[in-house]
Amino acid sequence: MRITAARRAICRVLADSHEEHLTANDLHAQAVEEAGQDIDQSTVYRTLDVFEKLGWLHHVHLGHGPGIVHFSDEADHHHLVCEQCGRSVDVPLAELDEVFAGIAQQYGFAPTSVHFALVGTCERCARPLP
Amino acid sequence: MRITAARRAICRVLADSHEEHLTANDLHAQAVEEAGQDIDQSTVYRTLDVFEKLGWLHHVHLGHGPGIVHFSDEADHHHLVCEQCGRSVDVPLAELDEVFAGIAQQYGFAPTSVHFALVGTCERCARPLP
DNA sequence: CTCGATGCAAAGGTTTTGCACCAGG
DNA sequence: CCTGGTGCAAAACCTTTGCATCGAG
Repeated sequence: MRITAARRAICRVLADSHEEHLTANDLHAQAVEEAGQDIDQSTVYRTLDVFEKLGWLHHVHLGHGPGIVHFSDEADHHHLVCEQCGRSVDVPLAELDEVFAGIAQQYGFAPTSVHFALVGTCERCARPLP
Repeated sequence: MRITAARRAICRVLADSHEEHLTANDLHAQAVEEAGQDIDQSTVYRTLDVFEKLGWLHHVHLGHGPGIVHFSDEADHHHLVCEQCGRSVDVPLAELDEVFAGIAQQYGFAPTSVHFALVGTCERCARPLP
């Protein structure tokens, strides 16, 4: 595991963006800025891949389009994405434990993943305009 | 709404594939075969788009990769996809109503969509090999 | 005849890959 | 040095789009 400028920059961006939803593209742009030198996208993807395999982070899809990157220790929540406005809310996984347990029992299937968001409509968009 | 050879073929494939998980690609291939003449992919996508806007069908993402196509009247279920083996199980939406209602109340967010599958591990893959 | 539907070709956006070179250890 | 990491370029993948033509109504 070599420590290179690219990796340092990517790590720093990840660390600084604690609660944001970064796409690979965002990450790339910010890492380039952070590093003060050019970093290739493929390097970003490869690095993210490595980090993911190390279990340091996950990537999540909030809808169509690019996935976002997430620290693993922040991953204990599911995403609710509004299909109208695109905003997203986090739901602690504990909130879903019961259902998931029920599903597991009935269907022999344990939902483990927060990999894909739940899509729906948020309060604001559900309410007709005044 | 013109009835063309391409649309006839696409409809027939959809009708015949009642419970399958067809990707746009599958659909295209089968429609070409069904029609006995070439149909362009773009036609397939455009036709699916039209049908979707008519509410006849939905597309669902079971994981990474291509989406699948679903008749709307079969859409009253959520998909559970095993991240190990890729098989998928259907869960009637009713099964999830309670949770979803709870989430709606607590988070001001009504999960409406079955657009993205729930990912997890199925019984078979969870069990260590004998 | 008219406009909607099609084929063709090309682009779009995201992610992956092959290959030669560079540099961290 | 030596292998892993990088840049570059190109491809892969799924989907969308522009445009001229065709054909259903």
